[in-house]
Amino acid sequence: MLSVGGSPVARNAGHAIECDPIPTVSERAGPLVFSEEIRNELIENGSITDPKSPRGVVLNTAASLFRHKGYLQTTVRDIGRETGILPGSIFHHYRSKDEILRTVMEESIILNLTRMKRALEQSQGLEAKLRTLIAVELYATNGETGEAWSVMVGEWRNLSDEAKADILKLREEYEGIWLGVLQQAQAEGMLTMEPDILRKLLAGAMHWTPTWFRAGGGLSLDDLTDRVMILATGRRD
Amino acid sequence: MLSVGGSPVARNAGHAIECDPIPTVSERAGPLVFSEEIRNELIENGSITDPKSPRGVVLNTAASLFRHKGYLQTTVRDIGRETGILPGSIFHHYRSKDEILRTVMEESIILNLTRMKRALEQSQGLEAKLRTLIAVELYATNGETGEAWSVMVGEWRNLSDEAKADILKLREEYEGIWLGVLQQAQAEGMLTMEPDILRKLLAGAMHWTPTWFRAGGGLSLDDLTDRVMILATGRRD
DNA sequence: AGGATTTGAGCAAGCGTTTGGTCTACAATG
DNA sequence: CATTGTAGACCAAACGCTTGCTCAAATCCT
Repeated sequence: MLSVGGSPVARNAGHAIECDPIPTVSERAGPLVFSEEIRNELIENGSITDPKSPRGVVLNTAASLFRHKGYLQTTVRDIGRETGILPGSIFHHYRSKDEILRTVMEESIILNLTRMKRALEQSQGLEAKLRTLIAVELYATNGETGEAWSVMVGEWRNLSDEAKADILKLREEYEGIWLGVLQQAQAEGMLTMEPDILRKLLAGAMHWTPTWFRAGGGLSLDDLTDRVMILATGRRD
Repeated sequence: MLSVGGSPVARNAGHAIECDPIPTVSERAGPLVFSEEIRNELIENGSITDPKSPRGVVLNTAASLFRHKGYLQTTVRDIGRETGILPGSIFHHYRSKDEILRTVMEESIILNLTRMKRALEQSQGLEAKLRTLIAVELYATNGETGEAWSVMVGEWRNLSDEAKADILKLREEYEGIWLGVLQQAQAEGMLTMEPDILRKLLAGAMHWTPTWFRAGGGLSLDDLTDRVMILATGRRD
C-alpha cells in the first residue's frame, strides 16, 4: 500500500509554511522541459521577474504566503516581515497588493504555458501528447511553481476585474491546447468520455492534488501521472 | 456536443448570488434519499436548524453568501442586509461569525452523511453501492446543500481549530464509508487503481464540479454520475 | 550630485463585536 | 378584565482593532 500523506483535511489545516521537497523531473515528459533553462530564458527576455531582484523576492514570498495563509489573510505587513522589507517599501515595488497577486498568477501561467508548448513539440504521438499535458499540469501544480499555481486556482475571486480579463486570455490559450489534444484523442477512440467533460473532471482532480500529494512519499509525480492517465483513457497498462 | 456552461474561470468570477435550478432526483440512487423526508426528520429531532426559524434564515443566507463571495469577503453587515436583521442582532442568534461558518459546515455534513447511509442501505451489489457514493456526493455538491457543501470544502482554513476538530470526526466517518466500499470494489477487480488514490482524485474532480456544472443544461446530474463512474471503473457501458 | 530606494509614522476605512435599551407576544397574577 | 412579568427578537450607536496604503524625510548607490 502506498503512503500518500494524511487526510486532505488535516493537510489543509496548518498555516505554517512547510518546505516540501520539489518533485523530481519526469523523464518521459521530456527532460528539458522542467529544467531551469526555460525559466532562465523567460527571465532574460523580461517575461517573468528575476527571483533575485527585490521585486522577485517579494513575488515569491507573497506566492508562498498566499498559498498557505490565503490572499486575504496575508497582510502587506506579513510580506514585509518575511522579506525583511518594511511594509511601506513594498509599495515602491508594486502599486498595490492586488498587483502582487496578479503578477503571481500571470507569471506562473506564462512559465507553464511555455513549458507546455515546448513539451508538446517534443512529444510524438497522441498518447505521448496526452501524457505530456498531464505531466506538465501536475508539475505546475506540485512542482516549483506549485504555490503560485495553487494561488491562481484558489484566489481567482480576489483578483480585480481588469486583472481577471488579462489572465483569462492566457488561461483560455492553455485550455485550448488541452481541448485540441483531447479532441484528437477522442477521434482515435482513446478517451473514456467527451473531451470537454473529461477536461473539467481531470482539472478538478489535479487541482486538488496539492491537498494530499507530497513529493518524497511513496508515490512519485510520475506515478501520479500514470493514475491520471488511467482516468483519461480507462486503460491500466 | 453537450453544453456544460462557460469556462470554469468565468463561472467563478461573479459575486452576485444566482439562483440556479436544483438538479432533479436520481432515481437510480434511491428515490427517497433526496426527498425532504430525511431533512425534515433531522429538523424534528434537533440535529439541524429549522430553516424557517431566525437562526435558520441567518444560516442559509450566510451559506449562500459564503459560497458566492467567500467567508472573509462576507461581512456580518452583509448577512444582516440580506436577512433584514441589523448586524448587531446577528449576535443574538450566534456567538460569533465563526460559529455561523461552523454550523453551516456541520449541518451540511450531518445531512449528507445521513443521506449516504440510508442510500447505501437501499443499494444492493457493489456496483450499485459505488454509484450511490458518487450520486450522493454529486448531489451534496450541486443539489440543495450545494452551497453549504462548497463552503465546507473551500473555507476549511477559516475555521477555528476547535471547530475543525469536531467537523473532522464527521468527515472522517464520511471518508471511511467511501474507502470501505472502494476496498471491496478493488477486491473484485472493479477499480482502475488503488482505492485511496482513486478516492482523492475523484474527490477533487467532484469538488470542482460546482465551478462548471449547472443543472438544467444539456448534462444532468445522472449523466454526470455516469461520467464519474467511468473514471472509477474505466468501463464505458 | 542625483536618482533609486528605504524608512517609520500615520491616515481613513472597514471589520467583528459589545452595549444598553426597546418592542412585541403571551402567560400569570390580582 | 386589566395589570404585571418574562423572554425572545431586534435596534442604534459605538468601541477597539486591523487593514491597505500614503508621504515626507532620510539614506544608499553610482
